[in-house]
Amino acid sequence: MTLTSKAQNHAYSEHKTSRYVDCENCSMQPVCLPIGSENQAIDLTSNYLTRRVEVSAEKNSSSLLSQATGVKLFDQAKPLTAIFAVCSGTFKLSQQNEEGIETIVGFRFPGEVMGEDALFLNVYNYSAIALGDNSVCQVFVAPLSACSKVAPELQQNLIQLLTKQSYEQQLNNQALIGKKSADCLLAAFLLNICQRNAKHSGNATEIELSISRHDMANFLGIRRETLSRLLSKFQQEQLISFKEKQLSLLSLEHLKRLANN
Amino acid sequence: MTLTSKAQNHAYSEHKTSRYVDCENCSMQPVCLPIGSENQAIDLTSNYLTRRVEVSAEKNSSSLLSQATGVKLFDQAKPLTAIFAVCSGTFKLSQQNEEGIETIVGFRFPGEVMGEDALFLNVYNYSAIALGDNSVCQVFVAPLSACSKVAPELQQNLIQLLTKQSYEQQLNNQALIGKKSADCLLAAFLLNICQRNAKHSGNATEIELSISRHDMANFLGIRRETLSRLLSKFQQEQLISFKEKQLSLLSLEHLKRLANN
DNA sequence: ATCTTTTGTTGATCTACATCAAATATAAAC
DNA sequence: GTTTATATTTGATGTAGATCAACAAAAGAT
Repeated sequence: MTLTSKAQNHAYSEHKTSRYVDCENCSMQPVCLPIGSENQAIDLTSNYLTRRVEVSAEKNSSSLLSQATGVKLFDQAKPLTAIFAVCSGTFKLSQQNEEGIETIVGFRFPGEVMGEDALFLNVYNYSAIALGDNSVCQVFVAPLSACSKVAPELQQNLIQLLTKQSYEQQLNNQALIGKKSADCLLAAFLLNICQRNAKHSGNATEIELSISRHDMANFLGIRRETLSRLLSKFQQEQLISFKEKQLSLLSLEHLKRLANN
Repeated sequence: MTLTSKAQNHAYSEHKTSRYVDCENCSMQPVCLPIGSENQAIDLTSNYLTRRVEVSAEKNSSSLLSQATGVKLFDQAKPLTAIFAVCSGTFKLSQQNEEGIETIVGFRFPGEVMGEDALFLNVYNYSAIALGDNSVCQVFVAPLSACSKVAPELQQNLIQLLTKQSYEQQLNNQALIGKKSADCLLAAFLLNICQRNAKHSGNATEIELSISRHDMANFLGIRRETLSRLLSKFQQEQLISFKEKQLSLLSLEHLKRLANN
């Protein structure tokens, strides 16, 4: 894989049509926009922030298929060096148990932060794997900590970041825990990911979904076959349309009713 | 209900046999032990911390049964005023949807923190309900924020608290999301709660479990009948013993194997 | 004490989903 | 292009757990 830095320390603001998320819609914003305090004229972010690092699958590079294995941004159980915000593309967060069985514990879309829950033990709790050609912003932890010692305002912003993450983590999980039937689970999931993508795409009913059935089923805790059948059923019932990775939610109302059990 | 304060601002350290958790085993510790910096001689905690507030069910007080409804410490959707650490007893964290259907989103045992995920929107995301006669430490948010402005060290400690919570939240949920069978789910749950209680009780195989079958089943997303059958089966198979709210894990090995699917 | 309500257990049946299996579609490799 | 691997869909069958129902035990209310 390649990690190609195209660092420039300006905030990005682009058209909604761009595949890159605007800084103003990014959860990392509190710690990676220059701090506006008077006595802190220097831009601390230059010390710890690298903007828009490409995470590209090098095709034909090895015997492993990029589609199947993806490209790892960071690795479960390795020491924490940086936390990341997704600029473009989708990441899956994956854990492996002792027997090597993979469990997908979440997905991250543009504007969302990952790795921050490693700040407690300084070890990544999961691997982050790029689904396709993605890019991220990289916030190095050691200099971030150093900077926050001289800038209380930055510390305050870090708290803001962490509380938001805690809240959203809760929200994403609660959509899935304790759901009875598989169709309500799937409806909740589809609504959840469209909602999250709407923050930067501006469209809560359509997304380009690069997650494979395998990973989706793994995350939802159902079989691929069941997922496939449900997607077919949802399409027949005109709840969604889904072809060529393009997913549209056709009836938000009906889906929401389904998702609420 | 009654909230009786027995505030004294000393750290509590008691014998393992006590039903109250020691401060040294409490997740709130980073923000509620006096800060030891030289130029910050005053004890900030006196400004925001109230130790050991009793949360007691007033029996015969109303038509509502205390056992069934429990005693609310704080209420979903209400503005955040304080975050709490459990001193003794067990709390259930409960959400209600528009139709009034209850979903248990977690439990909190002595030494564990709750309400901190409301720091993002300043609104509680769930109700906390005491199962029995409990006590908590109460950390008022407004003065805590004020104090942290003058004591960067406190801010640092708050970050530590939040990262730990983020980590543990992840850990507790991951034990449950994507589990296939109900017995592996139950095994994971029993191991999880014993583990968490061991931090203060020192015993990872025995706990006094005051959670009703109803709440346990609700949290696990299975039916009470199924839970009852599984508990019977686990007892027959000598995996656990469970009578009079006293739960013992008889074979950690076997349970762990079960929990790993 | 009795009466009532809630909580927990056990049995019988039904259904949603897993599992097994095979076919088709898509993408990578040559 | 062809071949091979991987992803996805569809069908047939079995089973775990939901649902319905009745009963037992415990806790509160009177």
